[in-house]
Amino acid sequence: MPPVVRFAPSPTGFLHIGGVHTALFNWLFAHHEDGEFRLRIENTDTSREVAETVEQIQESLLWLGLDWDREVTFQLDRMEHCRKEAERLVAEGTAYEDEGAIRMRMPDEGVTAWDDLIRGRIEYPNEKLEDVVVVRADGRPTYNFASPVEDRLDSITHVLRGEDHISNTPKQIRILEALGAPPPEYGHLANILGEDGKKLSKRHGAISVEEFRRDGYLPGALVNFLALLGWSYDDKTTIMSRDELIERFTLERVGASPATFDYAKLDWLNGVYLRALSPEEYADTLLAYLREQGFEWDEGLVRAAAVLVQDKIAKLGDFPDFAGFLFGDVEVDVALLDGSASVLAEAEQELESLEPYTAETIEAGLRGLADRLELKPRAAFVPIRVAVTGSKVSPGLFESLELLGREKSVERIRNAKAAAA
RNA sequence: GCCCCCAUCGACUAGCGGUCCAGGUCACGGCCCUUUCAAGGCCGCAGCGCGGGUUCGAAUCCCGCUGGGGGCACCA
Repeated sequence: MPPVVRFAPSPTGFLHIGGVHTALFNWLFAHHEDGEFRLRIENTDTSREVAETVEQIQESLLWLGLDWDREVTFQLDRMEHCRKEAERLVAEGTAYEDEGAIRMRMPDEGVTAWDDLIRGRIEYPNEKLEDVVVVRADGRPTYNFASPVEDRLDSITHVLRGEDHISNTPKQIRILEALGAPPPEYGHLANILGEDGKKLSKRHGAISVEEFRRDGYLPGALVNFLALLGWSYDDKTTIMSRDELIERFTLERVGASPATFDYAKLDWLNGVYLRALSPEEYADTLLAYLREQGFEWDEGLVRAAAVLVQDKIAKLGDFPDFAGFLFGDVEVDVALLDGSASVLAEAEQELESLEPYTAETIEAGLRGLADRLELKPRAAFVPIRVAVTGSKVSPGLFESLELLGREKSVERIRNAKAAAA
Protein backbone atom coordinates (compact mmCIF):
# COMPACT_ATOMS: atom_id res chain seq x y z
CA MET A 1 0.00 0.00 0.00
CA PRO A 2 1.52 3.31 -1.05
CA PRO A 3 2.04 5.74 1.82
CA VAL A 4 -0.02 8.85 2.33
CA VAL A 5 1.62 11.73 4.14
CA ARG A 6 0.61 15.25 4.85
CA PHE A 7 2.02 18.64 5.63
CA ALA A 8 -0.20 20.48 8.07
CA PRO A 9 0.76 24.10 8.69
CA SER A 10 -1.40 26.43 10.70
CA PRO A 11 -2.28 29.69 8.94
CA THR A 12 -0.80 31.89 11.62
CA GLY A 13 1.98 33.41 9.56
CA PHE A 14 4.09 33.08 6.45
CA LEU A 15 5.67 29.77 5.63
CA HIS A 16 8.75 29.40 7.77
CA ILE A 17 11.84 27.74 6.35
CA GLY A 18 11.63 25.14 9.11
CA GLY A 19 8.13 24.31 7.95
CA VAL A 20 9.40 23.99 4.41
CA HIS A 21 11.99 21.52 5.61
CA THR A 22 9.26 19.35 7.10
CA ALA A 23 7.15 19.72 3.99
CA LEU A 24 10.10 18.79 1.80
CA PHE A 25 10.89 15.61 3.69
CA ASN A 26 7.26 14.56 3.48
CA TRP A 27 7.19 15.38 -0.19
CA LEU A 28 10.41 13.51 -0.94
CA PHE A 29 9.25 10.51 1.01
CA ALA A 30 5.89 10.45 -0.77
CA HIS A 31 7.48 10.75 -4.18
CA HIS A 32 10.17 8.20 -3.49
CA GLU A 33 7.55 5.71 -2.35
CA ASP A 34 5.05 6.58 -5.04
CA GLY A 35 2.66 7.71 -2.40
CA GLU A 36 0.58 10.81 -1.82
CA PHE A 37 1.53 14.13 -0.33
CA ARG A 38 -1.40 16.10 1.01
CA LEU A 39 -1.76 19.63 2.24
CA ARG A 40 -3.95 20.31 5.22
CA ILE A 41 -4.50 23.69 6.80
CA GLU A 42 -4.91 23.42 10.54
CA ASN A 43 -7.16 26.31 11.25
CA THR A 44 -9.19 25.29 14.25
CA ASP A 45 -8.13 28.35 16.16
CA THR A 46 -9.68 31.02 13.99
CA SER A 47 -8.68 33.74 16.40
CA ARG A 48 -5.03 33.24 15.54
CA GLU A 49 -5.49 33.00 11.82
CA VAL A 50 -3.72 35.66 9.80
CA ALA A 51 -5.37 36.86 6.64
CA GLU A 52 -3.94 35.69 3.33
CA THR A 53 -1.51 33.25 4.85
CA VAL A 54 -3.43 30.32 3.43
CA GLU A 55 -2.74 31.64 -0.07
CA GLN A 56 0.83 32.56 0.83
CA ILE A 57 1.57 29.10 2.10
CA GLN A 58 0.32 27.50 -1.08
CA GLU A 59 2.14 29.94 -3.30
CA SER A 60 5.38 29.36 -1.42
CA LEU A 61 5.09 25.61 -1.67
CA LEU A 62 4.37 25.80 -5.37
CA TRP A 63 7.28 28.14 -5.97
CA LEU A 64 9.51 25.53 -4.37
CA GLY A 65 7.93 22.88 -6.51
CA LEU A 66 6.36 21.10 -3.57
CA ASP A 67 3.03 20.35 -5.10
CA TRP A 68 0.42 18.29 -3.32
CA ASP A 69 -2.03 15.61 -4.30
CA ARG A 70 -5.80 16.05 -4.19
CA GLU A 71 -7.40 19.18 -2.88
CA VAL A 72 -6.27 21.17 0.11
CA THR A 73 -8.26 20.32 3.21
CA PHE A 74 -9.11 22.58 6.09
CA GLN A 75 -9.40 21.45 9.63
CA LEU A 76 -12.38 23.70 10.18
CA ASP A 77 -14.36 21.78 7.58
CA ARG A 78 -14.01 18.66 9.65
CA MET A 79 -15.34 20.20 12.84
CA GLU A 80 -18.66 18.44 12.67
CA HIS A 81 -17.04 15.12 12.12
CA CYS A 82 -14.70 15.65 15.04
CA ARG A 83 -17.57 16.62 17.27
CA LYS A 84 -19.47 13.47 16.41
CA GLU A 85 -16.48 11.33 17.09
CA ALA A 86 -16.07 13.01 20.46
CA GLU A 87 -19.69 12.39 21.32
CA ARG A 88 -19.24 8.80 20.39
CA LEU A 89 -16.34 8.57 22.80
CA VAL A 90 -18.46 10.08 25.54
CA ALA A 91 -21.18 7.56 24.81
CA GLU A 92 -18.65 4.78 24.96
CA GLY A 93 -17.23 6.10 28.16
CA THR A 94 -13.69 6.83 27.03
CA ALA A 95 -14.36 10.56 27.18
CA TYR A 96 -16.39 12.70 29.49
CA GLU A 97 -17.76 16.20 29.84
CA ASP A 98 -15.97 18.65 32.01
CA GLU A 99 -17.12 22.25 32.41
CA GLY A 100 -18.63 22.20 28.98
CA ALA A 101 -15.62 20.75 27.29
CA ILE A 102 -15.03 17.11 26.45
CA ARG A 103 -12.00 15.35 27.81
CA MET A 104 -10.45 12.05 26.82
CA ARG A 105 -9.64 9.62 29.58
CA MET A 106 -5.95 8.78 29.53
CA PRO A 107 -4.39 5.79 31.23
CA ASP A 108 -2.30 6.70 34.25
CA GLU A 109 -0.09 3.66 34.51
CA GLY A 110 2.36 2.08 32.16
CA VAL A 111 3.76 3.72 29.07
CA THR A 112 2.60 4.68 25.64
CA ALA A 113 5.25 3.79 23.12
CA TRP A 114 5.88 3.72 19.42
CA ASP A 115 8.70 2.91 17.09
CA ASP A 116 9.63 6.27 15.73
CA LEU A 117 10.61 6.18 12.08
CA ILE A 118 13.76 8.13 12.73
CA ARG A 119 14.40 7.80 16.45
CA GLY A 120 13.60 4.23 17.21
CA ARG A 121 11.52 3.33 20.20
CA ILE A 122 10.14 6.18 22.25
CA GLU A 123 8.39 5.50 25.53
CA TYR A 124 6.27 8.04 27.25
CA PRO A 125 5.09 7.52 30.81
CA ASN A 126 1.31 7.50 30.99
CA GLU A 127 1.25 9.25 34.32
CA LYS A 128 2.36 12.31 32.38
CA LEU A 129 -0.67 12.13 30.13
CA GLU A 130 -3.46 14.33 31.32
CA ASP A 131 -7.03 13.88 30.29
CA VAL A 132 -6.75 16.07 27.23
CA VAL A 133 -9.52 18.35 26.12
CA VAL A 134 -10.71 17.13 22.74
CA VAL A 135 -13.58 19.55 22.23
CA ARG A 136 -13.61 23.00 23.71
CA ALA A 137 -16.55 24.40 25.62
CA ASP A 138 -17.47 26.40 22.51
CA GLY A 139 -17.70 23.21 20.49
CA ARG A 140 -14.50 23.52 18.47
CA PRO A 141 -12.23 20.49 18.51
CA THR A 142 -8.68 21.00 19.74
CA TYR A 143 -5.60 20.37 17.65
CA ASN A 144 -4.68 17.19 19.49
CA PHE A 145 -8.04 15.70 18.65
CA ALA A 146 -8.66 17.09 15.19
CA SER A 147 -5.23 16.11 13.96
CA PRO A 148 -5.46 12.35 14.58
CA VAL A 149 -9.12 12.28 13.59
CA GLU A 150 -8.19 13.85 10.28
CA ASP A 151 -5.18 11.63 9.83
CA ARG A 152 -7.60 8.77 10.03
CA LEU A 153 -10.11 10.45 7.74
CA ASP A 154 -7.40 11.01 5.15
CA SER A 155 -5.92 7.54 5.58
CA ILE A 156 -2.59 9.03 6.51
CA THR A 157 -0.07 6.22 6.86
CA HIS A 158 3.02 8.13 7.97
CA VAL A 159 3.18 11.26 10.06
CA LEU A 160 6.48 13.08 9.57
CA ARG A 161 6.63 16.21 11.64
CA GLY A 162 8.88 18.31 13.84
CA GLU A 163 10.28 17.00 17.09
CA ASP A 164 8.26 19.54 19.01
CA HIS A 165 5.37 17.18 18.41
CA ILE A 166 6.92 14.24 20.22
CA SER A 167 4.95 14.90 23.37
CA ASN A 168 1.71 15.11 21.38
CA THR A 169 2.20 11.74 19.80
CA PRO A 170 1.28 9.59 22.82
CA LYS A 171 -1.91 11.58 23.24
CA GLN A 172 -2.81 11.14 19.62
CA ILE A 173 -2.04 7.46 19.71
CA ARG A 174 -4.39 7.05 22.66
CA ILE A 175 -7.09 9.03 20.93
CA LEU A 176 -6.82 6.89 17.81
CA GLU A 177 -6.90 3.82 19.96
CA ALA A 178 -10.10 4.98 21.65
CA LEU A 179 -11.53 5.70 18.23
CA GLY A 180 -10.75 2.14 17.23
CA ALA A 181 -8.32 3.20 14.54
CA PRO A 182 -4.83 1.83 14.03
CA PRO A 183 -2.27 4.61 14.45
CA PRO A 184 -0.09 5.67 11.53
CA GLU A 185 3.66 5.41 11.70
CA TYR A 186 5.26 8.43 13.32
CA GLY A 187 8.61 10.02 12.57
CA HIS A 188 9.94 13.10 14.28
CA LEU A 189 12.32 15.35 12.42
CA ALA A 190 14.91 17.40 14.26
CA ASN A 191 14.52 21.16 14.48
CA ILE A 192 16.44 23.60 12.33
CA LEU A 193 18.44 26.01 14.43
CA GLY A 194 19.86 29.46 13.81
CA GLU A 195 23.59 30.10 13.83
CA ASP A 196 23.55 30.73 17.57
CA GLY A 197 22.08 27.32 18.26
CA LYS A 198 18.69 28.75 19.05
CA LYS A 199 15.54 28.03 17.16
CA LEU A 200 15.66 29.77 13.79
CA SER A 201 13.96 33.14 13.97
CA LYS A 202 13.74 36.55 12.37
CA ARG A 203 16.94 37.82 13.86
CA HIS A 204 18.94 35.18 12.05
CA GLY A 205 18.08 36.72 8.69
CA ALA A 206 15.72 35.50 6.03
CA ILE A 207 13.27 33.03 7.43
CA SER A 208 10.13 32.98 5.30
CA VAL A 209 10.04 31.54 1.83
CA GLU A 210 9.04 34.97 0.52
CA GLU A 211 12.25 36.44 1.85
CA PHE A 212 14.44 33.84 0.19
CA ARG A 213 12.58 34.38 -3.03
CA ARG A 214 12.98 38.13 -2.77
CA ASP A 215 16.70 37.79 -2.08
CA GLY A 216 17.14 35.90 -5.30
CA TYR A 217 17.67 32.30 -4.29
CA LEU A 218 16.63 29.62 -6.75
CA PRO A 219 14.00 27.13 -5.59
CA GLY A 220 16.16 24.23 -6.70
CA ALA A 221 19.10 25.44 -4.64
CA LEU A 222 16.94 26.00 -1.60
CA VAL A 223 15.44 22.53 -1.93
CA ASN A 224 18.85 20.95 -2.38
CA PHE A 225 20.17 22.81 0.65
CA LEU A 226 17.23 21.93 2.86
CA ALA A 227 17.38 18.29 1.84
CA LEU A 228 20.92 18.15 3.22
CA LEU A 229 19.79 19.36 6.61
CA GLY A 230 19.19 16.14 8.49
CA TRP A 231 19.60 13.86 5.52
CA SER A 232 22.46 12.76 3.34
CA TYR A 233 22.85 10.42 0.44
CA ASP A 234 26.39 9.28 1.09
CA ASP A 235 29.71 10.64 2.22
CA LYS A 236 30.39 12.87 -0.76
CA THR A 237 27.35 13.89 -2.75
CA THR A 238 26.17 17.46 -2.34
CA ILE A 239 24.58 18.69 -5.54
CA MET A 240 21.42 16.82 -6.40
CA SER A 241 18.58 17.57 -8.76
CA ARG A 242 15.02 17.21 -7.64
CA ASP A 243 14.72 13.87 -9.38
CA GLU A 244 17.90 12.60 -7.83
CA LEU A 245 16.67 13.64 -4.41
CA ILE A 246 13.43 11.78 -4.95
CA GLU A 247 15.22 8.71 -6.16
CA ARG A 248 17.68 8.69 -3.28
CA PHE A 249 15.65 9.88 -0.35
CA THR A 250 14.97 7.33 2.35
CA LEU A 251 13.92 7.77 5.96
CA GLU A 252 16.68 5.41 6.91
CA ARG A 253 19.20 8.12 6.18
CA VAL A 254 17.43 10.88 8.04
CA GLY A 255 19.27 11.94 11.18
CA ALA A 256 17.79 12.69 14.57
CA SER A 257 20.02 15.52 15.69
CA PRO A 258 19.18 19.16 15.09
CA ALA A 259 20.94 21.01 12.27
CA THR A 260 22.06 24.61 12.01
CA PHE A 261 20.93 26.67 9.06
CA ASP A 262 24.15 27.87 7.42
CA TYR A 263 23.46 30.90 5.26
CA ALA A 264 27.00 30.93 3.88
CA LYS A 265 26.61 27.42 2.55
CA LEU A 266 23.24 28.26 1.04
CA ASP A 267 24.85 31.21 -0.76
CA TRP A 268 27.56 28.97 -2.11
CA LEU A 269 25.06 26.37 -3.24
CA ASN A 270 22.86 28.99 -4.88
CA GLY A 271 25.92 30.24 -6.74
CA VAL A 272 26.58 26.73 -7.96
CA TYR A 273 23.04 26.52 -9.32
CA LEU A 274 23.28 29.97 -10.89
CA ARG A 275 26.56 29.17 -12.61
CA ALA A 276 25.24 25.88 -13.88
CA LEU A 277 22.57 27.62 -15.95
CA SER A 278 23.22 28.15 -19.64
CA PRO A 279 23.75 31.84 -20.50
CA GLU A 280 20.27 31.98 -21.97
CA GLU A 281 18.62 30.36 -18.96
CA TYR A 282 20.57 32.62 -16.69
CA ALA A 283 19.44 35.73 -18.52
CA ASP A 284 15.84 34.52 -18.55
CA THR A 285 15.96 33.76 -14.85
CA LEU A 286 17.56 37.07 -14.00
CA LEU A 287 15.08 38.99 -16.10
CA ALA A 288 12.12 37.22 -14.55
CA TYR A 289 13.51 37.92 -11.10
CA LEU A 290 14.05 41.62 -11.80
CA ARG A 291 10.55 41.97 -13.24
CA GLU A 292 9.11 40.25 -10.20
CA GLN A 293 10.99 42.63 -7.95
CA GLY A 294 9.72 45.63 -9.83
CA PHE A 295 12.78 46.62 -11.86
CA GLU A 296 11.76 47.92 -15.29
CA TRP A 297 15.22 47.73 -16.76
CA ASP A 298 15.87 47.34 -20.46
CA GLU A 299 15.74 43.71 -21.43
CA GLY A 300 18.54 43.84 -23.95
CA LEU A 301 20.86 45.50 -21.50
CA VAL A 302 19.98 43.09 -18.72
CA ARG A 303 20.71 40.18 -21.01
CA ALA A 304 24.03 41.67 -22.03
CA ALA A 305 24.92 42.36 -18.40
CA ALA A 306 23.86 38.88 -17.35
CA VAL A 307 26.89 37.38 -19.06
CA LEU A 308 29.17 39.67 -17.08
CA VAL A 309 27.77 38.74 -13.68
CA GLN A 310 26.88 35.07 -13.89
CA ASP A 311 29.88 33.77 -12.03
CA LYS A 312 30.32 36.82 -9.88
CA ILE A 313 27.16 36.98 -7.81
CA ALA A 314 25.76 34.33 -5.51
CA LYS A 315 22.16 35.39 -5.63
CA LEU A 316 20.05 37.32 -8.09
CA GLY A 317 19.35 39.93 -5.46
CA ASP A 318 22.97 41.01 -5.71
CA PHE A 319 22.47 42.16 -9.28
CA PRO A 320 20.97 45.62 -8.66
CA ASP A 321 23.88 46.65 -6.49
CA PHE A 322 26.50 45.01 -8.63
CA ALA A 323 25.36 46.06 -12.08
CA GLY A 324 22.98 48.91 -11.34
CA PHE A 325 25.45 51.43 -12.74
CA LEU A 326 24.43 50.27 -16.22
CA PHE A 327 20.86 51.29 -15.62
CA GLY A 328 21.08 54.55 -13.77
CA ASP A 329 23.37 57.29 -12.55
CA VAL A 330 26.08 56.58 -10.07
CA GLU A 331 27.27 58.43 -7.03
CA VAL A 332 31.01 58.59 -6.78
CA ASP A 333 32.90 58.79 -3.54
CA VAL A 334 35.47 61.48 -4.24
CA ALA A 335 37.79 60.10 -1.62
CA LEU A 336 38.34 57.06 -3.82
CA LEU A 337 39.48 59.30 -6.64
CA ASP A 338 42.22 61.02 -4.75
CA GLY A 339 45.18 61.85 -6.95
CA SER A 340 43.76 60.31 -10.09
CA ALA A 341 42.83 63.39 -12.12
CA SER A 342 45.57 62.74 -14.65
CA VAL A 343 44.66 59.10 -15.16
CA LEU A 344 41.07 60.10 -15.68
CA ALA A 345 42.03 62.80 -18.13
CA GLU A 346 44.04 60.32 -20.15
CA ALA A 347 41.28 57.76 -20.01
CA GLU A 348 38.75 60.29 -21.22
CA GLN A 349 40.87 61.08 -24.26
CA GLU A 350 41.66 57.45 -24.93
CA LEU A 351 38.03 56.37 -24.89
CA GLU A 352 36.92 59.23 -27.06
CA SER A 353 39.32 58.34 -29.80
CA LEU A 354 38.82 54.58 -29.88
CA GLU A 355 37.44 53.13 -33.04
CA PRO A 356 35.57 50.90 -32.85
CA TYR A 357 34.43 51.12 -29.25
CA THR A 358 34.52 47.52 -28.06
CA ALA A 359 35.77 45.67 -25.03
CA GLU A 360 38.81 44.57 -27.01
CA THR A 361 39.83 48.02 -28.19
CA ILE A 362 39.04 49.48 -24.78
CA GLU A 363 41.28 46.96 -23.09
CA ALA A 364 44.11 47.59 -25.51
CA GLY A 365 43.71 51.33 -25.15
CA LEU A 366 43.60 51.37 -21.38
CA ARG A 367 46.49 48.98 -21.02
CA GLY A 368 48.50 51.20 -23.29
CA LEU A 369 47.52 54.11 -21.11
CA ALA A 370 48.71 52.38 -18.00
CA ASP A 371 52.00 51.65 -19.74
CA ARG A 372 52.51 55.27 -20.74
CA LEU A 373 51.85 56.46 -17.21
CA GLU A 374 54.04 53.71 -15.86
CA LEU A 375 51.26 52.47 -13.66
CA LYS A 376 50.32 48.93 -12.90
CA PRO A 377 47.07 48.07 -14.66
CA ARG A 378 45.65 47.35 -11.24
CA ALA A 379 46.39 50.87 -10.06
CA ALA A 380 45.40 52.62 -13.25
CA PHE A 381 42.00 50.94 -13.50
CA VAL A 382 40.76 51.64 -10.01
CA PRO A 383 39.85 55.31 -10.57
CA ILE A 384 38.31 54.51 -13.93
CA ARG A 385 36.24 51.75 -12.39
CA VAL A 386 35.14 54.00 -9.58
CA ALA A 387 34.29 56.83 -11.94
CA VAL A 388 32.21 54.64 -14.20
CA THR A 389 30.61 52.14 -11.84
CA GLY A 390 30.66 54.10 -8.60
CA SER A 391 32.38 51.21 -6.88
CA LYS A 392 35.70 49.47 -6.51
CA VAL A 393 33.89 46.23 -7.16
CA SER A 394 32.19 45.63 -10.48
CA PRO A 395 31.87 43.35 -13.49
CA GLY A 396 34.81 43.34 -15.87
CA LEU A 397 35.85 46.93 -16.57
CA PHE A 398 36.28 46.74 -20.33
CA GLU A 399 33.01 44.93 -20.93
CA SER A 400 31.29 47.33 -18.58
CA LEU A 401 32.62 50.31 -20.48
CA GLU A 402 31.46 48.84 -23.75
CA LEU A 403 28.00 48.10 -22.42
CA LEU A 404 27.62 51.50 -20.85
CA GLY A 405 28.48 53.07 -24.17
CA ARG A 406 31.10 55.61 -25.10
CA GLU A 407 28.98 58.64 -24.35
CA LYS A 408 28.05 57.80 -20.79
CA SER A 409 31.44 56.37 -20.01
CA VAL A 410 33.24 59.48 -21.10
CA GLU A 411 30.75 61.68 -19.34
CA ARG A 412 31.21 59.87 -16.06
CA ILE A 413 34.96 59.97 -16.35
CA ARG A 414 34.84 63.67 -17.13
CA ASN A 415 32.66 64.34 -14.10
CA ALA A 416 34.92 62.29 -11.89
CA LYS A 417 37.95 64.13 -13.22
CA ALA A 418 36.35 67.42 -12.27
CA ALA A 419 35.49 66.13 -8.83
CA ALA A 420 38.99 64.76 -8.30
CA ALA A 421 40.74 67.95 -9.34
C1' G B 1 10.54 21.41 38.65
C1' C B 2 8.83 17.03 35.77
C1' C B 3 8.86 14.34 31.00
C1' C B 4 10.90 13.44 26.16
C1' C B 5 14.66 13.93 22.38
C1' C B 6 19.68 14.86 20.78
C1' A B 7 25.42 14.71 21.09
C1' U B 8 31.86 13.37 15.04
C1' C B 9 35.94 19.47 12.59
C1' G B 10 33.25 26.64 13.52
C1' A B 11 28.73 24.58 10.18
C1' C B 12 26.23 20.37 7.29
C1' U B 13 27.53 15.48 7.44
C1' A B 14 29.97 10.09 6.20
C1' G B 15 30.90 6.38 9.74
C1' C B 16 25.75 1.36 11.31
C1' G B 17 32.76 -3.12 16.17
C1' G B 18 38.39 -4.03 13.11
C1' U B 19 39.33 -1.61 6.16
C1' C B 20 39.27 5.47 10.59
C1' C B 21 46.30 7.83 13.66
C1' A B 22 38.13 9.50 11.15
C1' G B 23 36.27 10.81 4.73
C1' G B 24 33.40 14.78 1.83
C1' U B 25 31.22 19.79 1.43
C1' C B 26 30.75 25.05 3.34
C1' A B 27 33.42 28.56 6.10
C1' C B 28 38.42 29.93 7.36
C1' G B 29 44.06 30.48 6.14
C1' G B 30 47.99 30.27 2.25
C1' C B 31 49.58 30.00 -2.85
C1' C B 32 48.42 30.27 -8.20
C1' C B 33 45.45 32.81 -11.94
C1' U B 34 43.94 37.95 -12.32
C1' U B 35 41.66 44.96 -14.32
C1' U B 36 38.30 44.88 -9.04
C1' C B 37 35.05 41.19 -7.13
C1' A B 38 34.03 36.54 -8.03
C1' A B 39 34.84 31.91 -10.37
C1' G B 40 38.61 28.14 -10.98
C1' G B 41 43.16 25.22 -9.47
C1' C B 42 46.51 23.54 -5.56
C1' C B 43 47.79 23.18 -0.39
C1' G B 44 46.42 23.65 4.61
C1' C B 45 43.83 24.35 9.54
C1' A B 46 40.22 21.83 12.32
C1' G B 47 36.47 16.96 15.24
C1' C B 48 34.72 11.54 17.80
C1' G B 49 31.90 16.22 25.11
C1' C B 50 33.46 13.48 29.94
C1' G B 51 33.60 8.99 32.97
C1' G B 52 32.62 4.03 33.52
C1' G B 53 31.61 -0.61 31.38
C1' U B 54 30.97 -4.80 27.24
C1' U B 55 34.72 -6.77 23.74
C1' C B 56 40.73 -9.58 21.54
C1' G B 57 39.22 -4.67 19.51
C1' A B 58 34.64 1.21 20.23
C1' A B 59 33.59 7.26 17.01
C1' U B 60 30.53 2.94 16.48
C1' C B 61 27.08 -1.21 21.78
C1' C B 62 25.34 -0.31 27.28
C1' C B 63 25.09 2.91 31.77
C1' G B 64 25.97 7.52 34.23
C1' C B 65 27.34 12.62 33.91
C1' U B 66 27.62 17.07 31.40
C1' G B 67 25.84 20.09 27.59
C1' G B 68 22.06 21.48 24.03
C1' G B 69 17.00 21.29 22.29
C1' G B 70 11.75 20.41 22.80
C1' G B 71 7.32 19.70 25.65
C1' C B 72 4.25 20.14 30.15
C1' A B 73 -2.89 25.01 27.27
C1' C B 74 -10.29 24.60 26.27
C1' C B 75 -2.24 27.13 20.92
C1' A B 76 -1.03 24.55 16.74
